[in-house]
Amino acid sequence: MPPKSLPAFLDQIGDLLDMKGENPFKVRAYHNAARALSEVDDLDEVIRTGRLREIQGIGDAIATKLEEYIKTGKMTYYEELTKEIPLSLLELLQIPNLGPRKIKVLYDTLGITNVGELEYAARENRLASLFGFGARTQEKILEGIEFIKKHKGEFLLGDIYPLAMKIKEGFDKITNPELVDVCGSIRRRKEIVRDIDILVAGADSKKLSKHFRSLPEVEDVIAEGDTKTSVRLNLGIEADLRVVSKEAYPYALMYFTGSKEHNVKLRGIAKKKDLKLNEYGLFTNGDSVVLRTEAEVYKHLGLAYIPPELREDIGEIEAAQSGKLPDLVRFEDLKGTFHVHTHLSDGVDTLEKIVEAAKKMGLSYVGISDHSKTAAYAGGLKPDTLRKQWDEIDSLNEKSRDFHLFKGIESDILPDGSLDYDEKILEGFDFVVGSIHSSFTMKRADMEKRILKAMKNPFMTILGHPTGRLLLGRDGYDVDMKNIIEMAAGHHVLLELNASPYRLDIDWRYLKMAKQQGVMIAINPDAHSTAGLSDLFYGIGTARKGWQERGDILNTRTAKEVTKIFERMRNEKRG
DNA sequence: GCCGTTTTCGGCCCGACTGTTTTCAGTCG
Repeated sequence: MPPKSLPAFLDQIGDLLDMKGENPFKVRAYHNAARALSEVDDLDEVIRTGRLREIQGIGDAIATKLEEYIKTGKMTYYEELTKEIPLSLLELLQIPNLGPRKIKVLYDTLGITNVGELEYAARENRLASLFGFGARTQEKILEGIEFIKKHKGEFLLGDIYPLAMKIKEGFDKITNPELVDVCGSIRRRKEIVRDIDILVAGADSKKLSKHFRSLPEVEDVIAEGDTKTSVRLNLGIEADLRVVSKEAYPYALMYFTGSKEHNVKLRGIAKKKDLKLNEYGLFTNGDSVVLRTEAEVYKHLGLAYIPPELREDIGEIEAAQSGKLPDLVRFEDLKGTFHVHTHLSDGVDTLEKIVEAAKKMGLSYVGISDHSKTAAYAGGLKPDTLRKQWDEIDSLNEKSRDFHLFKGIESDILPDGSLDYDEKILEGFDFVVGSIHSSFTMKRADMEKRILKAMKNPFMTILGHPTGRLLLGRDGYDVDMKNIIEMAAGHHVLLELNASPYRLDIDWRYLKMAKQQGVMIAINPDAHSTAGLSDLFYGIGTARKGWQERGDILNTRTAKEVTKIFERMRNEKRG
């Protein structure tokens, strides 16, 4: 069975071709085509109107195959390919240090088609004698299998970021902090990361790598050279240290921040200008061009500075060429936030504590939203308790001029799409976050109907965690985000960017689409304690990754402006 | 397999490190 989405389908074909030993440029062509497809906003429309070939990266050959698949549900090429190369080989690509060439050898000589067979063969010592293999390779494959079994090689940004910063701070103490950075997917604020990349500029690479090797978190040293050291940390994640000269630092910073695809395109641009770009510099006929910052390097290539979060090669380079890069929202732009739980439902802190913590973060308002009555498992609020909370909020608001509490609720969206209180109570809220907490397994059409009905409710303000996913834990419920965004646009509902690093939901890949549709985003911590408020940091990272500007975000507005927006929304919905 | 303001053919990003090799292929980012 081919995978659900067309881009994933093409990626899979690329991987299969790679393992078959095909021309690497052909392999890349499939991966490029997959990326190109995933960047198309309205793929259905492009397919319907037969304009696949107009997409840069899709030519006749791939377009014809896709059209066959769209029309018939089958792709002859894919079926033939999977007869030659079993699909189960794809899972072997997840194992560190095992790539397509070696997998092909394993398949051709030992008939190995999956991780189980590979582990067995390695334990039986049957890999060491294969061509290009040896005892150490066999050992590394076994370690790699252990590793993916334990972690699948993936970690939450929220789990890894603090550790990465701690490592950076350790280097700050022994060298110039300006020349130490955490790069890679962490700097790009990907929600899931696979390793930690640390870049340091310094002359004494021996001393720097020794410091790195000796960190208390290091369990194993995996590789060690003059400029690069790789270790495994106790959380199970791999960390790489690269040491470069001060002169090379900006180039290395760009290089190790990636993404790979972004870098590839940059080098292509350099090459067209008769320049060579690598992690050590920018060269013209072997002479290096002396530049001091990333921004200068971009400028020299004819580009505006591209913030790290955008470097995924999804249009940012073209935007930088034409001066159309967004002015990304910053943490300092946040004036308040919504979706905060108190001790009355499943949170731990009181209103006073929350106000105090929010003020410390520089916020001037918070929207309180405990769980609604159906959420008994989370201490959902009965109307009586609600009224007491409202009184308390009123009196706190009277006392404080420089801080405002908004009255809200995280209302369950019940299976039939209704909200969890009657109109009399709903009227009393400043805002309502509608969330799905039950009946996750509804069919797509039913789930979308359920959400649509909730959105039509005149009191619903924000759709909470739009897919309900838990990163590395649970897939979201079955909805087409494109439809959800259109529904939100049509019914004057905001979408939440749930800032919890376990969720980061709505996904940044859809934020651009929301922006185009004019759907405003609320960056909410879904905090259950005052400490949870700091998750806004991850929310901002994700918002930036999704090209969001200050004007796209509800909580960059002042409390007064927010009040007006809520009033206007209610009127629009009723009108 | 894709692409073209040098090109419809001949390119397609580049370097570090490891392990298996006797000079380099594979993997990774």
